[in-house]
Amino acid sequence: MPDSNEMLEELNPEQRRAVTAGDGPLLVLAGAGSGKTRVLTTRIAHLIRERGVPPRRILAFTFTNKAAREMRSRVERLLGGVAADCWLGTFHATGVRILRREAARLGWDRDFAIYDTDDTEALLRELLGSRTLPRHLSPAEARQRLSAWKNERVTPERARALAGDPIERVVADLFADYEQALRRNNAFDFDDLIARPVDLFEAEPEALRPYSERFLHVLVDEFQDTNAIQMVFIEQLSGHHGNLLVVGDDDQSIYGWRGARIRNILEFEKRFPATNVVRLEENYRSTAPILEAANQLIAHNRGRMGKNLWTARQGGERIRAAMSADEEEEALRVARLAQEWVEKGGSRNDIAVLYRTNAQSRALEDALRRHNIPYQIVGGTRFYERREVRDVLAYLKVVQNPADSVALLRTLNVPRRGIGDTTVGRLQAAAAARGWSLSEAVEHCQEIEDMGRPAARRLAEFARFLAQLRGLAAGATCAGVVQAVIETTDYLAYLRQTDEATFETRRENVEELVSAARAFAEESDDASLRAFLEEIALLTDIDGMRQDIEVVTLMTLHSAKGLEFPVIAITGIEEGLLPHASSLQSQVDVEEERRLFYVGLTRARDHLYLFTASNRRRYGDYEPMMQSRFLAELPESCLEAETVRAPSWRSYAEGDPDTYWRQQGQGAQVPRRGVRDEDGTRESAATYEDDFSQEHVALAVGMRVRHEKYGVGRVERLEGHGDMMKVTVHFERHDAKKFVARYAKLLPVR
DNA sequence: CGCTCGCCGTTTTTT
DNA sequence: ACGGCGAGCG
Repeated sequence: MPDSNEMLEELNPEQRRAVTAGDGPLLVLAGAGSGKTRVLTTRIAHLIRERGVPPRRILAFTFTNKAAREMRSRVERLLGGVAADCWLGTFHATGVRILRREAARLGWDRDFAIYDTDDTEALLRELLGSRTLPRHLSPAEARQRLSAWKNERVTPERARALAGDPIERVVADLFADYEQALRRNNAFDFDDLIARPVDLFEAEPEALRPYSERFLHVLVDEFQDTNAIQMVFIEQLSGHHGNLLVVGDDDQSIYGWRGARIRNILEFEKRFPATNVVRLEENYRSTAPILEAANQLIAHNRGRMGKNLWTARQGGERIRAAMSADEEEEALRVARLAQEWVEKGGSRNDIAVLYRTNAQSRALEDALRRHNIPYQIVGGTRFYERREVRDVLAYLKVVQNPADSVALLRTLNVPRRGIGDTTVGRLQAAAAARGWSLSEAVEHCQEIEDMGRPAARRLAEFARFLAQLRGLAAGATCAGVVQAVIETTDYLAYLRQTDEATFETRRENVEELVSAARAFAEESDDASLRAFLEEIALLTDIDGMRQDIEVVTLMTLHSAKGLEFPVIAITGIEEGLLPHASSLQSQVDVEEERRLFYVGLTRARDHLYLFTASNRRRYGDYEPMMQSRFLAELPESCLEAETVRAPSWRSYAEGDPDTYWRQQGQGAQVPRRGVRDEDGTRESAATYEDDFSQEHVALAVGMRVRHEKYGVGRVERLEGHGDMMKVTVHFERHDAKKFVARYAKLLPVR
């Protein structure tokens, strides 16, 4: 363990100033790679050791559990075991911790459930089912709207007044019902985990006092991503002693779509006039070219606090940029680069491949798999979102919290036990009419008049089954209950019977759930089912990331925030993807996309690779893509373009899209030739071209052609030239279809 | 009640 | 390309 002086000597003067600052509000503007985690952990250690603050009187917020764990272990390295007493966790985990203590005060039972996005949407589906809607309203849309309101502290009454269009009015009407339903189900949604404590603290100041008096110091990481309600939460908890340290970087604010308010950081000094400000601008992570590129890029944003990162590091190679014809070739290049890195003695752990949307991972996965390069995906379809896993979890939830109608509905007929929609409808109607919960309706099924004999018998059997399961669960650990559910429902037999083809994978997932429960029961000091369910509910994507295995990591740019790798590859740097199409309507949103790219660039320590493709599959069809405007914003001196001359970006920057397009088309053809594997077999991109290229098939209007899937048809229309040529074919057995000619796999028919 | 087929929306990011 | 879901049939 280092002594205090050693601890401080390792810091630069600005970092030291932040660590040793006195009481009161403190704003640390910490650029990427400037050592903010070190500042936070050393500050906590300093408070405890030098200032005599008891660990239990320190509260620190992070955005992910992973960040919390890392912070805890680093404080422990500085101080030893006392760090365990700090309150250190995500906003949501801290909210839960408070809710467990205060649930009764709010009218919830201590065994409350936490609803994730899927649960919430299932509940909304239940509620929407009984309403007539003006137009199509999806549960997802309703959830987003409600979530936005809750995060802005808008009440159901206020929502009614605010609602503009008819859809919004329907959702506003639904709001109060939804809140009641959560209460009936003894559940909180994600937003509630913060909103309910905040509301409670506001309504009953004496409920807040034990907390605000307890926490002598409150610290917040990633402050630029806090939203309105989190800001209130922070103010409530730090209000009594006023010792609030926030660390953030306005240039890395990427959660505006989730209600994050960048003005929390921009206006912090206005809100707390006595604020001490520390700026950390020395970067300890990246090479000079990477940093220079990042600086130039972000300079295009307005409304920044402004800072210039610098590094003492000398040298460093240029950023490499490569353009591919399509996403397959792009993925192939990524696989190659990983392979070469490993051949040169590098570790796969050094490499992260980043993208804007989860859907982009597919082509990358295929290429990595073909090259036998092990990889892990952070996020995407998460383990706990898989159908088979959720089925088992639903049983666990019902056992834990009988009031949970969402979980109960899921279990009623899985595995099939002859309880169909009609029966469920009658149950719901009876529950509504008599003020029962759904599980009470199941238990009283004999008393429901219009319930048929066979249905009532099956329901009674199901109720007995649940009771038996609860009895079994009473003395067991979470692992025991998981095991019991799988065995007593004969769930694996059900899986095999529903879909033979996917059975193996699904069985493995179920078994992984068993292992997860076992591991939790062994490692956690509370092995209860409740603790396990809570852990799962609060897990984040990034928490599942492993560093103990030798793999390349694939993830979204959002997930990459806060991480660093020696080698970073960013793929799909194209208009419509980055910046994403949904952001193009507003300047503000494009700036957030630029920050997202900035976050990506600044993850790299030594090597940075940028990839674009001129065609990309979207919704199954190839679409031509343009290089991102952001590429043109990087200084040429930092770049080395492999397949395309930098001037094509320049021409785009100068607003000459036609030139740009022509160059793109040409650039894209060059690298496709001679793309081969080590053993000489051709990669799919090349094979594809040789077998199906339209270069040798001179398409003409009126020509008869055959398509692999759609059969025979007639060419109706040709648009564009070369790579970009599109062909419309009217098929005999289908409607007209439009293809990028190059990829259409059309063969002439005589 | 359960199964199959075809249509529809989906891909923005996540606690 | 793919999964979810409603309609229609056995």
